[in-house]
Amino acid sequence: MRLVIARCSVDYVGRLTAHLPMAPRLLMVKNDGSVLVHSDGGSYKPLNWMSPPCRLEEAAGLWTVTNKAGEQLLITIEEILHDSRHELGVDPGLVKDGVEAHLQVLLAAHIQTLGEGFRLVRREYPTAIGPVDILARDASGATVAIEIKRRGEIDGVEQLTRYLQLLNRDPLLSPVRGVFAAQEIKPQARTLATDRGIDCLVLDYDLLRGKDDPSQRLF
Amino acid sequence: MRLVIARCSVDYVGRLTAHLPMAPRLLMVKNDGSVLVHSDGGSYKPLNWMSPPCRLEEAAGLWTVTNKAGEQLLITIEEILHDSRHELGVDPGLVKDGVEAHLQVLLAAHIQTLGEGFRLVRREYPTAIGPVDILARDASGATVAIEIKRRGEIDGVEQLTRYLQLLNRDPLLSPVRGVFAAQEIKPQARTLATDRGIDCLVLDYDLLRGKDDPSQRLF
DNA sequence: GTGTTAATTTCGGTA
DNA sequence: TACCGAAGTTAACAC
Repeated sequence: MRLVIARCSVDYVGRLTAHLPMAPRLLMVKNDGSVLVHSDGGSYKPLNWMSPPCRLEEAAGLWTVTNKAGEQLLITIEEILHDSRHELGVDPGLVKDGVEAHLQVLLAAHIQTLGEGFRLVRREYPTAIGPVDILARDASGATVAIEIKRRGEIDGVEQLTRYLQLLNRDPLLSPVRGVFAAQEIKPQARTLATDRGIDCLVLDYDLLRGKDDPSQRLF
Repeated sequence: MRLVIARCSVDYVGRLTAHLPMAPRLLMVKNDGSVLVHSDGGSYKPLNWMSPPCRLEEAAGLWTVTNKAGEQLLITIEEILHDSRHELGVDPGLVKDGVEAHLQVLLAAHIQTLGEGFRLVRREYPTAIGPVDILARDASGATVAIEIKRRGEIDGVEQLTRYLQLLNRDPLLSPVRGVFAAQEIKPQARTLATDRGIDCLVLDYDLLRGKDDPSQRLF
């Protein structure tokens, strides 16, 4: 990795055009040739960048970074304030422990959250257009398809709608009704769901988790 | 901005938990206290990070970055290989050109691109399921809903379809027809749109922009 | 500030 | 390899 602090202006010409006026910035050049232009604020996203695979050509005062699609990042350098190289090697990588997958497992384990007499058919119930998060049957034996999201937005309702259309063509399952379950449901998503006869369920993650955690039990 | 190259392990505890084993990495500390952990590959996204506003506390061999929500980034440092500070000042910021918002403004300003006698009702016309990009009326006074995309794909047609269904329930607007406008329309999107009676319009960005630019005019 | 959509999205999974 | 969905998404913009 090469770290350069420089007064520079930057132009990107590719899927869009973008320009950065002359100012001091960090130029991070990674081993794969990719380049990140960072300022001293903002979030983790660089002001401008070129993703690998790409190639960096250095001329006097002008860096040209080009990728396969012909997109270019042009960095005009007026003054170099710092320049250093460092060998980092290949990173062993990140280990994550997610939330949404966990919600699905927890709700499947406590399917009665949906109502008295509910029984789990299966998680990740396969269909031609992708797996349904949870398939269950209610107390009367009617089929219920459940879509789970961390945050419930319109996309999720659309997704569930597609599954319902497909599942309802199966005479062994039909009629299938839908439940849209999320930790938080946006008003517009709720409007669309209600309009389509889909029930909404707000999930309490801590409560669901608490049911699994013996230390949380009172008795 | 402070740049540190160090052998470190990193733990994030917040919306999820994540762990990075001991390895040499770049630690970027920005002026606002935010911290980015970068490896020598991948894309512009750091392996791990803490967004501002947050606070960095340094102890011997342990950095603790905490934000308002109580989420923490714990960086255990075994060996520091490089450590430097640089004053960058406030960045003048990025100027973008050619994004969807720009297309929307340009098309609204030149609504007659859609045809003789078209009049703009408004941009970002609000509905219960989100704003319609442009609402207009044609020469006969009939309502037209326009969805604008940079690249026109199936999702955009679905989005417009939802709006049309909703708008057509309003007796003051109905019947409402749809126009799917984009710089580039994928064949599958065009097929679906046509099938649903939605017109497609390929936008010439340079032409639309040229109409705004007096230097582009012939007379 | 809230809420919604776009993004040079990136990233990870599966078919 | 391509498509699909999630992301500690982040960023821009309207109300």
